[in-house]
Amino acid sequence: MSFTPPTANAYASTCPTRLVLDRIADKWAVLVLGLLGDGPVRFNQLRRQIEGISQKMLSQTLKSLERDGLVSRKAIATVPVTVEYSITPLGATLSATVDNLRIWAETHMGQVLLSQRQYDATGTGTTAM
Amino acid sequence: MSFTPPTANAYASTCPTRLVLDRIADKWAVLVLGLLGDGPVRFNQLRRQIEGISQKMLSQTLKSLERDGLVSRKAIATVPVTVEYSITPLGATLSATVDNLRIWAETHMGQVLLSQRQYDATGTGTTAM
DNA sequence: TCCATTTGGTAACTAATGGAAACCAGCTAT
DNA sequence: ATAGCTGGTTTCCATTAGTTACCAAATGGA
Repeated sequence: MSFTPPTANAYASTCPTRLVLDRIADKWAVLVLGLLGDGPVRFNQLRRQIEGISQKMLSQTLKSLERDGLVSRKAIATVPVTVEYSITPLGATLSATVDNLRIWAETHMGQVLLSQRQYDATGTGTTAM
Repeated sequence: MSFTPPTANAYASTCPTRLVLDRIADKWAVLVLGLLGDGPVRFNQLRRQIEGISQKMLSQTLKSLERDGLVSRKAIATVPVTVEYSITPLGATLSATVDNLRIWAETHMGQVLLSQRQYDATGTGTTAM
């Protein structure tokens, strides 16, 4: 089942890996997957939790993730139509990695901001000197 | 030194983490960091290895990564000016995570493509059925 | 000598994307 | 009746990504 193509190489422009990487290396996808890792979530629930995301981007991100087989969509015929998004087994294999990315950002945010301030002031970072 | 801000939360739109995440969750940044992890590399060396990247995007990505303190730039006054890029200690802490992202894409590319084909044909993925 | 090629970029221009807001349908509560 | 919830789509504009051409300085070959 899980065939590992011998030629998969993200550095080759013709390799489809490039397209996949472009999808998953995405701010909104990382945030969405981070929330879905805890269990099924509804559309507007995601919208409220991911501050600043527009309906368009959320809808677009979820649709892409569904197409890629990372997220599954389930419409429930309740009073107002409820749509529930959950992570698929394939998506779960990616979950830990994107969580690490988000956690890295949260953890090292301060250091990055500091470096940016130094760069903007002197044109030199911490290590280059 | 390495203060971990108690309020760092990528889901808050006002948190700078969002900006940091947007930078590191980037196709080109992932590929650049992947190569720099093996040791210092020159500009055109990167350009040749990362097929399909333009000078502009490479230059822009490297500049951002340098500003963020993840990459250091060293210009050597050789015959034609050689510029060597290497990963910083801070960048090294991110390296493993972005490598995992790239490796995930390479490993699961086949499954993602399969899912895309199914979605495009039936509107349904592997798991939703 | 003169043109091609190397180095590492920048500037101009166009194609694609991101984000704000409006709009949609169906139903409910006031 | 009108404002609100559900989950979206559409439209528009600003920003960004990407392509191409060009730059300076030097070297190697014809």
